[in-house]
Amino acid sequence: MRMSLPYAILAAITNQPCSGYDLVKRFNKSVESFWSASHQQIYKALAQLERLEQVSFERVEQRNRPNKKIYTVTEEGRQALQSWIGESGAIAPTKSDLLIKLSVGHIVPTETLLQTLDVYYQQHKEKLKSFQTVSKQYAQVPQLSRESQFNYLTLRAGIRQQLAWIAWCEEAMGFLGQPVAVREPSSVG
Amino acid sequence: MRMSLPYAILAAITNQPCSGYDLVKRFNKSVESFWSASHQQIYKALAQLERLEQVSFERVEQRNRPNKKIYTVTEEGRQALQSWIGESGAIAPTKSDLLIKLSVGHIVPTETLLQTLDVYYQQHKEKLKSFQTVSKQYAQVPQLSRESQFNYLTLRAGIRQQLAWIAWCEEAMGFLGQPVAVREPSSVG
DNA sequence: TAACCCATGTAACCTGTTACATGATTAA
DNA sequence: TTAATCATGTAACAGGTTACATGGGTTA
Repeated sequence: MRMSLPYAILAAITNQPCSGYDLVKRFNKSVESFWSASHQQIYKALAQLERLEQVSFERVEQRNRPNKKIYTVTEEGRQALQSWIGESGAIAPTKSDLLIKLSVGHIVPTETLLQTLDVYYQQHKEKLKSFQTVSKQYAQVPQLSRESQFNYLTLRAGIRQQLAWIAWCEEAMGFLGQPVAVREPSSVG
Repeated sequence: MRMSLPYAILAAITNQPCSGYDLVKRFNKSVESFWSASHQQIYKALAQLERLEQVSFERVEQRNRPNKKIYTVTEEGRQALQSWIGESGAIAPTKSDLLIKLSVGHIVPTETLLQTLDVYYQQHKEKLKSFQTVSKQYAQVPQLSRESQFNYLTLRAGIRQQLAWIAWCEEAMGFLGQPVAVREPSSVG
């Protein structure tokens, strides 16, 4: 098991036991996650983790709703997660369709590029906003638990990433607006 | 065809016609690329692009070396690429195994986390260095062609991303070194 | 003489996406 | 009554990784 999804699930359930359905939401709709997966993938991975006895579940009966399975991490799962944290992998190679588009920006009208760029720009700004909203909630707590402090740290990473993208979009849009000779700005070069 | 790999190939070949073997190097070993793929994937995608008549190749005989196929983009391929650039997609959800690890940092010794973090930190610093090396070469040219200006822009994105990661790693290492109450720094919050 | 570079592929496998499937409750 | 939420899955397919395959030339 080399892939990250099972570990992402173990980590999520370690912080808060929940159902597969809840995991889908935490992975795809919430800000506090740095992995994503479809519900099909998640149910499949949960079934496999259960076969490996790294998670176990308790069936919870509900009124007016389908029953659900609440998963928790077993001792074996916890150990697997711990040893994975100790392993150090290679950083993921950057994969960005936006940058591919920009790399051949000269084959389309500037207006087209600006429009495409703006859509990405707006999305990054929104993502930043939601990161910052949660971040501020953390910052208001006078003494965070060690667990919360780690969650806060991952949020900080998300914020920095979005800020980097936003600043770059602005640089790119400025460049497209007034195409002059490119020079190395002292602050980032 | 929705995925980015074929477009990444079209873009690369648009900027510089080359063989599949060369593409592998440009995708995986060079700094000027924002996509990656194995040679198996690339040869497969090239064959498919050829079937779609978006690329064509010329067999080049070589002395003392295997022959090679030099691919170029057809008019049809160029049009496909152009219309793809005009499409605006959703930004990719952040997927980071390092952040998953940090999110459950409390279940391992701080020393383990620091070691893991440092490996990522060093890699980001090296990547930044190579980006900056190429970036400086661009900056020395007094009047870049429009094509080169776009390449330069993508490099700038790479630099900003790496700087963001590096700054965050330093923040995280500082936090792990001296675990105190977390507060919102004014510069990034 | 061993390892690496050039150059191109096939095959098996695993991961991830899209489509299909069910069925009750609740809000517009 | 239409759509959305809750809740869990199966199946087909596309994308990506790993292993296997070939073979000459160059460098240590």
